[in-house]
Amino acid sequence: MLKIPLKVTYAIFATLDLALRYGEGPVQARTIARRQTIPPRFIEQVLHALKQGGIVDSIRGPQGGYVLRQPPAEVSVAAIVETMNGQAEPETREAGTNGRALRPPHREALLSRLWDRVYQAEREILSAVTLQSLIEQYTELEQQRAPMYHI
Amino acid sequence: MLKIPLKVTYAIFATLDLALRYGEGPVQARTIARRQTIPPRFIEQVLHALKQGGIVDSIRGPQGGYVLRQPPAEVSVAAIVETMNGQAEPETREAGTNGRALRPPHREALLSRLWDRVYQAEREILSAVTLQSLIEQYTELEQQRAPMYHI
DNA sequence: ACAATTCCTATCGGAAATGTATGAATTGAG
DNA sequence: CTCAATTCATACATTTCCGATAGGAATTGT
Repeated sequence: MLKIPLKVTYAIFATLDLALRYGEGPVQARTIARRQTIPPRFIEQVLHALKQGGIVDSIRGPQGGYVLRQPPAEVSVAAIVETMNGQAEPETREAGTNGRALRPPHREALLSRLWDRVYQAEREILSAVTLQSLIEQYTELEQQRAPMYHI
Repeated sequence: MLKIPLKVTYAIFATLDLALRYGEGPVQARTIARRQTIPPRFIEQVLHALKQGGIVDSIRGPQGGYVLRQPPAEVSVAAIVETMNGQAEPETREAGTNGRALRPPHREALLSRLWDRVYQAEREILSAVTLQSLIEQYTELEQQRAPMYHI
């Protein structure tokens, strides 16, 4: 049920990479690809989608690259996820209809409502998480395992 | 992000069909297929999966068919969804790793935690919805549009 | 002018989802 | 005890999606 396309994971890692260097000028796609171990030709598409979605800005030409459009604290994971999914609306398929009970229009509405509620809950969670907070969590994790030298 | 395989939709419609006739003896796969407009050969597989998952019971031979194993109020959508997805564990893919920031173990942990929270929220919602409550919602919807005759 | 970079679109391959086919196993009914 | 209705099991075909690659066009700093 819960699908996490690699594309989305890549997008988050890529924007995290940019977040760590926010304010230091553009970062090239190739550089991010190397650091985050993402196929270089593939990340271009991801970054392009992120640009269409207004998450990043791009600078062309030599010394060009990508930058976050807003400070890391302003970029929610929800925005990233939505951008990456919204690329191509796959039009929710309808299961056929007829028979004497559970007829067409309402039968589908029943489930649509339910999925909407789930989707809504997902959004609420992801909206509260920003690149900034992810970075903070990350450094916390790092510190938890780092010490223990002086034993 | 939110993936709703047709299989799952079919499973819910099929069990709803059984729920509407709970206590009236077995219903044949073919009958459900006709009423719910699901490919007959395909619904067999869905019902079989539902049986493996303990959602329905099957009776073989003439006058055989399928019945809900528990009353509709006891069957949650979460149980159905989980049964239909649990068929084949798709093994969570790992995005590659390295680079000087955001290193392997923690980088992935960061997202795992997040997806887990979303997944948890999804489960809570779907656990609270039963076939019984879906049927009630359905009849409500029907009544809302039914009247208006005597204008 | 040149080279570095993003931009765009097409295509490929494999995996998953959807659907079909076929026959075996089970069992109630005449 | 045979027969027909039905589920069971598995294999196969088809389509759709996703990850990834490829080639070249457009842009721009030096």
